[in-house]
Amino acid sequence: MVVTLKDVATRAGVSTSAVSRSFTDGASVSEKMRRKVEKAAADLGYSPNALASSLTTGRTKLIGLVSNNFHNPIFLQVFDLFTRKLQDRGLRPLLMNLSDENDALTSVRRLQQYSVDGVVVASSTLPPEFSKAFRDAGVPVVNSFGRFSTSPEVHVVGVDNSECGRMAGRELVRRGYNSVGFLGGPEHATSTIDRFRGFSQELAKHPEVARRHSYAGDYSFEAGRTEMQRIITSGDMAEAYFCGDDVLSIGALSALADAGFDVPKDIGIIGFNDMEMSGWASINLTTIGQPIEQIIHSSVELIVAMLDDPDRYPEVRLFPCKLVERGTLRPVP
Amino acid sequence: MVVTLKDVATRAGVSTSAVSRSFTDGASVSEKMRRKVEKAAADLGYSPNALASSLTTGRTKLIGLVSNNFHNPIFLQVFDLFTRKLQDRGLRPLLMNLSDENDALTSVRRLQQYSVDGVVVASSTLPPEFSKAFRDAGVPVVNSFGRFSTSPEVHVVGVDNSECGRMAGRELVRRGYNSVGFLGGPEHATSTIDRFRGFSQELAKHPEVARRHSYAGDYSFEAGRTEMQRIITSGDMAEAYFCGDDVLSIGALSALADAGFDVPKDIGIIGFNDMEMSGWASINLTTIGQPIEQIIHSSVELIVAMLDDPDRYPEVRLFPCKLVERGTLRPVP
DNA sequence: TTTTATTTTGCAACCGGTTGCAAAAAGAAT
DNA sequence: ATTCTTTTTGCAACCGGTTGCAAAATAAAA
Repeated sequence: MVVTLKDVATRAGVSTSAVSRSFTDGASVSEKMRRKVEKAAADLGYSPNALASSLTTGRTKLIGLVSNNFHNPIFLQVFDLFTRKLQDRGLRPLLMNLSDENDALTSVRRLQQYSVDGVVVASSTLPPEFSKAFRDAGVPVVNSFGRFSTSPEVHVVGVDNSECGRMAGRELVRRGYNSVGFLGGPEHATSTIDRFRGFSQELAKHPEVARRHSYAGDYSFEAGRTEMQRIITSGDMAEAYFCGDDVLSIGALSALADAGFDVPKDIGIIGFNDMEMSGWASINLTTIGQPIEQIIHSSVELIVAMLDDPDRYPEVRLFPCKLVERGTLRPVP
Repeated sequence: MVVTLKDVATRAGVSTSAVSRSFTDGASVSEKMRRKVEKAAADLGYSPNALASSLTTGRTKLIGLVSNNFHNPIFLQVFDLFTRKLQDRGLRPLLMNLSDENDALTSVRRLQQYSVDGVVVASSTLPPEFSKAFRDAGVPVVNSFGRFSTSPEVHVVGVDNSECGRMAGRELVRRGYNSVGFLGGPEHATSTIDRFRGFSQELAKHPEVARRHSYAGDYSFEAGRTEMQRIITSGDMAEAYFCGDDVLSIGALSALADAGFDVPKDIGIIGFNDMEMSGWASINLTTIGQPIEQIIHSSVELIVAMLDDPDRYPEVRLFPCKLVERGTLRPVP
């Protein structure tokens, strides 16, 4: 049977409060008492029931980790980092997969049933309304990899996707391409929209450079490959493409290779995310990386801070993305 | 403030038991009462506290999902499937990352504090002792992707890794290779050991075929690439290699390409896992796939069954792996 | 209508802890 | 030794629900 506080109290011959206090640091207990209780607890193999205590303390140390990116390899790293950093602070992630869920309210309900202390929404494709639904329910929330706004309603930690778009545009111009294309991910994802906006803004400064854009249905190898095949077939190709995600880039590279194009001699490709395999020798993709570890570290810090101050004024934390030069763009002329 | 059962009871002018029963199906409540309560609950926006009820029912509907495979892309799919299938059954996964944890006991404690109803250990590299620790603690556990044994002490769902090794060996022989190699993952992982054993057994039937083996430090692109580079440099190459994981295979392919080898003309490669990118046109790896979806489906079914019958007799559920023929082995002579 | 069987409801104890408060114990000051 | 502080301890109520049991209400049978 499972050992309870009461069992320990009986065994140690003390009150239940004494046992409870012995397990709460900062509580008023004498050394002697604590030792006695710890002895009894050890004998019995007692460990306190976090859920029962949450009833009175109002803290479960449970953090909802909600995402819908279960296909982009980069998110394996995201989950790895989140789980570790939460664990390090004594918090436990309660995972919620929104891949086939579209109703924010039921998600909120589900997590509220478990009285999570806070929620991290880790997604670049979920609409901002999702995070807001948690906030409206009074649950501390931070939106990692989300869209930032100058008048944020919820905490956002991530990168400035427009700036990333500008960076990509700037780099393609610098390399002297005369026509460039944007090969985006899901057309209505805020990340796609923002990256495209920045990219366009930058190119607007260089009217001599021709530009075009199109979208892949989702962030996947197949989608990137299919869309690039379509572009090739259409005959209307740019000299270089900025792809909305590395996995799209890799798909595009595959289509190009099949069609006999040499990258970077014939066509240039720049990706986004700097996922692990982009660095693999056989891929060697030039891309724009976001500082995932910092973003996650900061997100966890923020959610932890919110546990103590749930009404903390909404804040946006942006990290710079950086260009990772590899081999899929031609050299600067 | 958060709405409680009591608030609903007051509002509806009934007892708390009535409210509780209205939210429990199968409980004795009249239609009229249920409607009245539901009305009040809806007005107040009440949703029951799963943790509080767990105190009396002894059920949290929390399932610990423990793993240490946060680097193999295949596990993103594993997490995706687990979370969805658990959610479908009204269960919530509590994630536990064992990457930098080696003590089984503390892991058990951690999850016990949250009174998880059961635990799924999803790993091909964690030692079987881990799962046993949960069982010893009286927590229902199933070990997915684990090592099976003919006298299992815990439930195991996965594939017969020896058989997979045999299958690889058989295929290489069938293709007429005269010398073959095993390029394994972590030397002490049970999955590596078993695959190698099967591979060797099969080749023992064909003494005319020369064989050798070596190990990559871990399941990663870099490790596979490095090991294949070492093999190339050593000059002692086999005609074909069975790699312990696709990610190793892809690393090996990269090393071979760099060294100017043509696959499959000069060298054959067969992988293991059939991860998504193995099917990508630019990789096109012949490999052995395990039926991940079935394994996970079955694991979830099993853990659910154990909730009702915790002492269910330990069972091993093995699924056949199957050869996925693509382009990295030469044709059958 | 009365009696009996069945269903519905509320009371109160309980799940495993925490915590305010006052009593008891220990320590310091006189 | 006595009084005053400070620390330690236990009592009992409470957190948000569930549930066995008996009373109340309803339905069925006589």
